[in-house]
Amino acid sequence: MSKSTQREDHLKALYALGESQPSSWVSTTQMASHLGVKPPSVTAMVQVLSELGWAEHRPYHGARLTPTGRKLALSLVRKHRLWETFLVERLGFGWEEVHDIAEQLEHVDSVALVERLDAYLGHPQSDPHGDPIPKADGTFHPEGEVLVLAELNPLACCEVKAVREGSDATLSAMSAKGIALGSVLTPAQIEALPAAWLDQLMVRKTLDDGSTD
Amino acid sequence: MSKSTQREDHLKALYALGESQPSSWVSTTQMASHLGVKPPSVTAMVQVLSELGWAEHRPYHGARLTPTGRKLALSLVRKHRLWETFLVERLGFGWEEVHDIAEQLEHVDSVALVERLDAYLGHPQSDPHGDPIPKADGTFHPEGEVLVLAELNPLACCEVKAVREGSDATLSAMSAKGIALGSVLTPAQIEALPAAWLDQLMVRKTLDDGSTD
DNA sequence: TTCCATTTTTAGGCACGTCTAAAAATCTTG
DNA sequence: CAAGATTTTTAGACGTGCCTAAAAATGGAA
Repeated sequence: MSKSTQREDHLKALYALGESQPSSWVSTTQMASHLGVKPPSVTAMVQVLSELGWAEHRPYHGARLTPTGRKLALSLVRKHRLWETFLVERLGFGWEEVHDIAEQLEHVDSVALVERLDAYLGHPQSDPHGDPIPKADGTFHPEGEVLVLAELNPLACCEVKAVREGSDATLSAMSAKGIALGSVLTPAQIEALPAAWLDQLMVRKTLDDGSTD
Repeated sequence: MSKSTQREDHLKALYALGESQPSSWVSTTQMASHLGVKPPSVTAMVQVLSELGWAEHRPYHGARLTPTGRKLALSLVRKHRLWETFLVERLGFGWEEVHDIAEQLEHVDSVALVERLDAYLGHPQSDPHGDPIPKADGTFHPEGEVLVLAELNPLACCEVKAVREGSDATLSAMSAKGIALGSVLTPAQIEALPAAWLDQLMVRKTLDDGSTD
């Protein structure tokens, strides 16, 4: 019951930041820098989301999604990732070029469109960045544990499953160093990576890496 | 140099109304009813378009596109019709369902996207309604004369090439009476049609209709 | 525990695009 | 050709979403 791109963007920011920090409450300043606006603008918008029942706002503490808001955010993520998949797999875009376009396409309002697109693409389970695509009901396909590379505590061989939102420059740089979806990294390779990337690369431990564990 | 959906919508209205009435000047009232807003809003917007160099405004007489504005309008028409083609041919939508969705998709801003979509669809020359798709440079593929059925002066056999914007109800009604793209109509059939349709059906005279002319 | 630095919200303003009501220009008709 | 009817524009206002500057709340350090 809304057509506002801005509201949707704030909702998505709240989801993105809320998931990565399970501290639950997201500060308006964080959202502001994520969205490229100033904190007072976020405060105002968070109050709107709160009135819509999509978010909870504890003044001076932060905001978080309600279950309704979370479902809406997931449907935006779903649309975003389906469009990215279409752009890369069908139109032949490079995976580092599609973010901005998908950002616009995800705001197109038509349930039928999303569902037909999903079917057309063969109900993909993850987008070209490797990020999982939520199902229409807001749940994810079960999949092996995927974690941030920075949290891979005993370094181990792992496979790149996704890259979390980074600048086009970063994506290109990774591409240039041969890092792409499916790349397998060894502990030695991981130590050689720029530190910033450790927070962006999502990986899954490789089981068949020669060791018995 | 703009991202405003509203400006684009007014530009398209000006194009649509200006082409069908070659009287050239389009009244703000006409545009208002076409766009579903009130005349004063159109006046304000036309003044903006005028400042941008996209339209000319003769107060109390009407507005018309400048060459620059026409090119922009044609690129919107191009995007709209390419998306409609995609929706029908690839996603399997019915041709009467796609207008509203294409209306949203056409505002996505990415030259690369349009050109890749065009290539993906095989550089189609007309959309599922039969309307011609402008080329990237704003010109049309040369094609036999297509005119409004109402202007087919000596009634003759003709082929339905397009349906100009009508309500979904109208499109469905036509569909129900067996009128679709490529249908060939005889003079007798034409006389039996609801008068309103005569302004909506775009046809081309059929050459091989059994007569020697 | 009180005071200062930092974060967050409130206050007030601006740009865009819409509206209604009133004024101005054009058209129509007697 | 002049007066009323109609169309169009101007005037003034509202909602959305953004901003800057100032006030309020929080949290850390002496």
